[in-house]
Amino acid sequence: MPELPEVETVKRQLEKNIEKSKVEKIEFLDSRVIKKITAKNFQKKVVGQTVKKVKRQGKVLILELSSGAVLMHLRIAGWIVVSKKEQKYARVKFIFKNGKIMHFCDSRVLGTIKYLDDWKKDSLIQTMGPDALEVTALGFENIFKDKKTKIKPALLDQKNIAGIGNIYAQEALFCAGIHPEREANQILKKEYQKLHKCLIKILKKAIESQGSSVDTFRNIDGDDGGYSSFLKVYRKAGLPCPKCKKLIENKVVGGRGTCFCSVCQK
DNA sequence: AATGGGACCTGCGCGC
DNA sequence: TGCGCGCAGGTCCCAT
Repeated sequence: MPELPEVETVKRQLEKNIEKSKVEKIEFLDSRVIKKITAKNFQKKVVGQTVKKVKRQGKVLILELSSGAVLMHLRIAGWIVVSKKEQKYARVKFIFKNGKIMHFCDSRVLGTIKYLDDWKKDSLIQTMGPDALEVTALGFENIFKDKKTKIKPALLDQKNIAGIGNIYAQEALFCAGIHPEREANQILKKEYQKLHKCLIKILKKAIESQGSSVDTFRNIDGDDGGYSSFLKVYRKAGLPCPKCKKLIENKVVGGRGTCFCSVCQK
């Protein structure tokens, strides 16, 4: 699932590829991904504008235009390809004056594209906590230490920290030896320090590897992310734990599938 | 206030 | 081989 490292990978590539490009035309193959505005109005707002800057806030990609911004969310099964070739699952095509074509692809049509005059007014961005990469160890502990919720759903809640999804929450908890159902206010300071360290380490390595490709994620050249081979527990239920060899369990926690080792994670 | 469940979607893997 | 079923997951929305 596209989470912080995957979205950051796309952001860095888009910076190099489409910054300073002028939108000449937009093609809608499936307008359901355009939210809050009709496809026609979206077109009116965006065509003729230049992409000034590409940004990321949590899992949201922001294309700042000369005036206003395009916000893209890949949700579960979205990815972006810049290529002149046709792309399977392309839902919207941005055709630039310099000949580049950005395809917003999404096999499940759950991703979203919006136009906002001011991207900071977006409801998700307004309620978002600090970016997972920017939070200090102390700040991290302070966000969670008084919460009565289970730690894993707390990590996934974008209002707490932004950018973590189901893959990296599970991986970070395994790395830190913390059970996903521990109540956040029962976790010790020392454990929070370790969890923070693990999370940052994993996110940075995943960015270096251009993300994890689970299901559909691809970078803008259409290539797989390289972090998948480093995943320790995500979707590994029934396989031996890489540390102790006990079989990895899978349990629904906070409504989401969660893999963990009951021996290594307490 | 916080939590839980359903809705949005469709490709895929499984069982028969 | 082919068919049908249900899971997967980020966010929003509603209900409790």
